[in-house]
Amino acid sequence: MRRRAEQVDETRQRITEAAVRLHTTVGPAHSSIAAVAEEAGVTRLTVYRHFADLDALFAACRAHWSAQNPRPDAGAWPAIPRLEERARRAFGELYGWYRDHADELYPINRDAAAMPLSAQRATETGNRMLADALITGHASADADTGTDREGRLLRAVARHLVDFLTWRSLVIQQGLTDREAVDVAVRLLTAVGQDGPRRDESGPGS
Amino acid sequence: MRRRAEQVDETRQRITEAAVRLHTTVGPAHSSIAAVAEEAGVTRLTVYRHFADLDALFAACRAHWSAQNPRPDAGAWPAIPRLEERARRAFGELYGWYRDHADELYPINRDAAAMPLSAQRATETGNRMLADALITGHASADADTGTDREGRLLRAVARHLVDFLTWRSLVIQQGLTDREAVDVAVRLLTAVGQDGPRRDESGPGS
DNA sequence: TATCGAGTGAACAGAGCTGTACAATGAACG
DNA sequence: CGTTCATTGTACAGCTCTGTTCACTCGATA
Repeated sequence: MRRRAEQVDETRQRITEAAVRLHTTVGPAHSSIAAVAEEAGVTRLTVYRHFADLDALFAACRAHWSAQNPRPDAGAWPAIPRLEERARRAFGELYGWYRDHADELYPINRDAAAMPLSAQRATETGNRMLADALITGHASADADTGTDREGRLLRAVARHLVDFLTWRSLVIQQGLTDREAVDVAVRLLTAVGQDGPRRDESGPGS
Repeated sequence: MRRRAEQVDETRQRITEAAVRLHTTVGPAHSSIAAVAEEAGVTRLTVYRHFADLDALFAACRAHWSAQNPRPDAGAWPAIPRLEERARRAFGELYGWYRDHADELYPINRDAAAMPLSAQRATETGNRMLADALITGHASADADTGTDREGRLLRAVARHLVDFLTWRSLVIQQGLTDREAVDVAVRLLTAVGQDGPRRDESGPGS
């Protein structure tokens, strides 16, 4: 029963890809089950069989797209000691990726509020990891406690700058070039983070 | 026919207020004509009679709310010469206003893409005026031409910082206090604008 | 008092979506 | 070859919303 299972997976795949296509064009808010089924060339019934609820479909959708369009890897960022250099590298990669996928990312982010909470959390978590990699060693790890005020500000700015909507605001709405957007992001981050590793904590260096 | 006209206006007012109530709670995207009519205690027909299309209703809605909740007046800002002081004053007022109306402003901004273009333009124009008042004298008036790169960056950052969603990102999502958000905004703006009026153009000082 | 008209209530046809049901098809499998 | 099962086509009942029509009420007005 090998070939049989393959065909089932193919159908599931077609549905998932149709969902991705809709989510990245008209947006999740207008991607009804009926629309996904039609886009996939499949009956609504088939969609119901493969995905219990919209939540499951959204999750599969997200996983599929993320696998095919991996975000820049932040793994190498913390190794760069100077915050400015690190920021230039990070924003260069991240903003470049945003630029490459601007059209697809916009509808998803626009309709974020209409998506299941799990999907929202996933994006949030991803952004926080990027921001953390960006400021590792420049802010205490427990910047939540409130003791390290400068660290809290730096982290907040990092998380804000790392967000897709911030990139979109700067580049699409305000009209900056890709290069200018990176320059601005670097300047803004270093303006809050000053330079060099902070001295008031034994930060977890790379 | 005075009293008669008054009653008509009252009905129109009730509908407008109902629309405001819905827009600032469930959001414009979920404010159907049927919902507005029910909220106003009026028949759908009556709504149709007073407002030709949704666009007209949205416009009246916006005008009504804006009149009752005026934004901070930016008129005094350009008179403050030092960019940092000016920014502190401006962001203090603007972010305070955002804080006071955060709950109402969020649904409107969240559903911005679902609103008629005219409404989107109105918000955009309002923000640009605030940003312009913020950087008057610190960037050439024609920062679009491309000659004044620093001016373009300053203007872009100003417009970005002035946006409600930027405030929301910093305060609601990143968890900064009101004071911290203002501090951050001031630092970010001055980081790009440097200090003092720019010297490479006969800027239109106050 | 008779007229005007804003607002009502009910109804219509149409659209799109949901979730479920049932019988039929057709290809893979043992 | 016969069974299994994913998928189909069709249908149902239900929901919300839209835009329009009609007769009607009732208060303000001349």
